[in-house]
Amino acid sequence: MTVGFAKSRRKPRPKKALTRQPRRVLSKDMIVVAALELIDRAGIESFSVRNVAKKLHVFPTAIYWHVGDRNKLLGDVLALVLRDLSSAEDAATWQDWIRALFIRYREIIRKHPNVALLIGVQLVANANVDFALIETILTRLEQAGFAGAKLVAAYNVVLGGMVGFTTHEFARVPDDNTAAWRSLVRRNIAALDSRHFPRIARHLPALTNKAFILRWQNGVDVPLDDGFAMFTEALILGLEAIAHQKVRSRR
Amino acid sequence: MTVGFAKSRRKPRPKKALTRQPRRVLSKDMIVVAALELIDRAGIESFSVRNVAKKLHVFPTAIYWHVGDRNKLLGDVLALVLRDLSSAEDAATWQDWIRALFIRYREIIRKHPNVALLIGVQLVANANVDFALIETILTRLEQAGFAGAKLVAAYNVVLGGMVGFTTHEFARVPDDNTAAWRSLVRRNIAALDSRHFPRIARHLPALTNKAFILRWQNGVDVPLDDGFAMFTEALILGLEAIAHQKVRSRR
DNA sequence: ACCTGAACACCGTTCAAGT
DNA sequence: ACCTGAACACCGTTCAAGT
Repeated sequence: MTVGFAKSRRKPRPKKALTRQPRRVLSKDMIVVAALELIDRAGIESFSVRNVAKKLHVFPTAIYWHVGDRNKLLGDVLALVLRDLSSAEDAATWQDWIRALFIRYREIIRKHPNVALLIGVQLVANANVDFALIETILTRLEQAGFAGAKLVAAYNVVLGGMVGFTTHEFARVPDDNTAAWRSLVRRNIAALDSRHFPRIARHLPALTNKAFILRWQNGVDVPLDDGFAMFTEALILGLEAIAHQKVRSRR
Repeated sequence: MTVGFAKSRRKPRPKKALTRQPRRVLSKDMIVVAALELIDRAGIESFSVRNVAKKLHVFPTAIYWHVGDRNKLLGDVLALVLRDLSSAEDAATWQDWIRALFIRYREIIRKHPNVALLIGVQLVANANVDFALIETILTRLEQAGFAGAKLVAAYNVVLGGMVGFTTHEFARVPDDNTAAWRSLVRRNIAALDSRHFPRIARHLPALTNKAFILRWQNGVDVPLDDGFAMFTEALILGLEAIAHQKVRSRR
């Protein structure tokens, strides 16, 4: 998957006879790719600078020459994962475009579920600024009828919505003592007093392991497709209604 | 023998002559409270079993007798913080109730912003099951007109929406080198090519530090009130529309 | 310029031992 | 029952040194 190793372009210097040349066993791209592979395979918990170094057969401290620190490395991993987010196919309506954006985001997280919580923490607060994406969102929202302060609010709604559902859908489940934990959740559910909670009791088969709080697996094993689809539609329909409110109130 | 431990408050038990009684300097509640205080004050990064132990003037390993492990302790902290979430004032309409729920959740996070990302990771996937809350959500959604599989989807929409926006609004900003990072974001924004990104350029004052991706402070310092309000309204209006769709399509 | 290597101040957790 | 205490296998990061 060629991540663009633009940095190690090595111009030959014919004039100068070198007895020794830099080892160059490492590059920032290699490190970031290795880190992502580690996270994808073993989860975010087992990510560490030292493990990345081990994976690259290098001393831990060598990492620090290429990336600032642990958090900056995670930021770079994030940027790599989200690289293709802004590559939007064009859509006829702003509604279609936003829906496609949400779906595209979710597909990315599906491929790299272990970075989901990273994104919750970093992307939306963060600095790997993809101006093209932001510009397009604003364009589509203007198209929808938003302007001024309402445009900024709508922008935050779109970004919050894009990451909001999916982040939690793919939130990690406790370590991997899944068996023990699964039986805990099940016991909790089994101990349910169906007189006090008749609706939960009635819908238990549909809820068990398929609804937030009542599940022991995350989106990797049990995708919440219906919930995601309704969430997306609800938000779009809601923005539509609010945009029209604005238009009306201006007349 | 009676070991003279200064700490052991010693209730006299007249009926039973004890030669020795348990020290009881610790309790699970004390540990959870101490952990929350630590997180509130110093952030989630500086939370550790060892620091909690230090705060309680106790050996790190003493913690393990009361709580299973680090993650279970964090789960308990979460349960403590969210204790009051289900204590809902009654509302006339299901729309009002959901709006109040979202607001109540956000107020809780406002008070304990450093646990926001914890919740993203744990609550929605997790086992501190508050059946009363779940039952009420289902009740209100039935009231809204949802039933069957659509009810489960709507439930997931509500829970995902409740945590989705706020989690990211209060997502932590990188460590606390805020000064350096702030200037980084600003430099990125300053380097913006306003011909390619005219809308960003035009709305820059309204966006800078007030919009996801383009901010260097989180909801603690810069609450996204307008975004949150619009997000909530959009989701409610959207659910309303979808519920009516269902009713219509059944006729 | 790029990496090795030692060192420091931390972690979570287990296990044995005390009382 | 509840805590001490030592021990183990980890961390992130700094700094000096090699080449």
